[in-house]
Amino acid sequence: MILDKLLVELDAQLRRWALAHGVSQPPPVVLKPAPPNLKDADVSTPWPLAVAKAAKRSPLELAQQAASAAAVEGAALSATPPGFINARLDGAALALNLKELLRAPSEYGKGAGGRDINLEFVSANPTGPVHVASARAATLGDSLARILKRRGHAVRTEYYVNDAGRQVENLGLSVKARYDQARGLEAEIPEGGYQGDYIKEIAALAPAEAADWDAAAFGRFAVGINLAAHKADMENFGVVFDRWFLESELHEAKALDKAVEKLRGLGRVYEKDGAVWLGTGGEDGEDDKDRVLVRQDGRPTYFLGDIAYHQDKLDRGAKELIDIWGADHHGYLPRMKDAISALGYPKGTFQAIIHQLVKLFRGSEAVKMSKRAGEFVTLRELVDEAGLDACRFFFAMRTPNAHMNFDIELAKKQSNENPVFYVQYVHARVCSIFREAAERSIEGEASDADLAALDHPSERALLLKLAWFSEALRACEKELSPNALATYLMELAGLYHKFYENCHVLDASNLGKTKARLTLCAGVRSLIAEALGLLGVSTPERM
RNA sequence: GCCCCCAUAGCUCAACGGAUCAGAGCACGAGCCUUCUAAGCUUGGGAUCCAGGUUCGAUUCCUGGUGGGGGCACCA
Repeated sequence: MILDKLLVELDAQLRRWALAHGVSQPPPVVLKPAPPNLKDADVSTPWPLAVAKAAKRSPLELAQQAASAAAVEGAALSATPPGFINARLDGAALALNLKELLRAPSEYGKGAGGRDINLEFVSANPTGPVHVASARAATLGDSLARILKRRGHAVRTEYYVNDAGRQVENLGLSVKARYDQARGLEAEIPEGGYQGDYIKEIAALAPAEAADWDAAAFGRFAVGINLAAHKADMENFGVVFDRWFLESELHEAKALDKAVEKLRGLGRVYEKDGAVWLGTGGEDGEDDKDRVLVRQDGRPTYFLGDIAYHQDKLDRGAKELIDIWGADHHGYLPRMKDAISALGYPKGTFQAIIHQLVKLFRGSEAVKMSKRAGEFVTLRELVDEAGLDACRFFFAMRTPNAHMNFDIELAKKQSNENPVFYVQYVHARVCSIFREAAERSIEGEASDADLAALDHPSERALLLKLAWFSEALRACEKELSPNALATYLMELAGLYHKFYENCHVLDASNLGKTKARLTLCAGVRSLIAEALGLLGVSTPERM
């Protein structure tokens, strides 16, 4: 892309210039969008300010000299006080960029890639419906995966299903109790069991032969039903997983034993009080204490299962593992990092995106939620009521680190006020213009349009914004969050709406300008569709 | 007690250490539909928790407060 090339070239030139002129080891030349109020600057760097002191030079003088010495194709350089170097793209370069976008929208902004990532997220326990709290992780993971793929990386998405262990035992006991109650037997939900009405619903689905089932059989049955529901919920939310990985697969493959043996072979494991421990804490470890892998009674901990699972992901070829967790699991991060190191993998092989929890409200009242007590709002409920697009965009807009207050009532009735409609409306408006153009038999987006006609400030701002797309994607990769893309879309949409007010597109008396504007509209439409697609949001042609 | 995250406008959120308006959306006030969709545009009032420090420059980094959320298992 034109802007990518420009940034690289400008950076290289300034560095060369600095070295040639005895400016001490320059820091990286950081280029970013210039404030919109500056007439002659699209991109700028404060680099002279940073090096002026060491060079014992005036920053402004430095900026002026460097700016006049460098020359970049397609842009004009300038210097402004107190010492910025700016570049302004010329119209031809911006026009070229638009043509590049229109030539292959699905390739536009594509990066070179090179990473090989396994991205795991949601991984809710199959002991009940998917909770609305998972909406955030689902959005983050799915959108991020799409963006990383667009950046050229290999990404596999996974959902880990804990279909073994204590929780499932409790689930089985709970369902069996409800089943027995339904046929008139004395039965109690056990301590730590699940109380929700959905347990009764599952019990009611049990086949005739269930009368002879033990709790484990009910557990398997219930997991099957819940898992199918999770899959349907994720699909309903537009979230795609390449693999649903069952914990039971690990047990069948003796993967936990193998993981312990591997760690033992590496000298990372010891026995104490009849349990097997992983030496995670101390020295270069991140954790503050050692952790149990196998309990006194011989049963493995959840931690060991997780280690085996992550080992499995690596064995299947992933070079990087990224998990998305809620903040309530952040304390688990150090031991997991240590475990990956203990297995012999370099630092950075494993990382987790920790997103803060979503606090739910109904109006001003906080919603208490507990799967066990059966009080919760499901993801399905939210999506059905607030709408898929509104939900996806809303969650994508937030950085993972930000705490969120989420008013369910507001989300439901506010759907028309959700920013996503502001963006989608651009797409609908463009489509409408093209419908009208066809009606009036005006030829649209001709490849031979003379884009020099796009000289209005609103048009230029729009062209420039289109050029920043790959930078938005780059920011998403760097932050491991789709929120920069959502912000970018809001800004792009704002510029389009202004353009729409300022520049009437269809003008029979000026076909040259009409063609050029239609071409610009086509570019905006393509990019909105591509970008919203990355966020899992639809692009309606009418609203 | 220790650890992690957060604190920006009435509300929900932006702003890789940069610029002379700290941006949006919602809400509130005033305008704009005989021309391609008013889910839009124009316009007004409104904000960086407190105290220090580093820096040419701090909403951003550091230290200490204050206030909120989360976590500190041979649970998952």
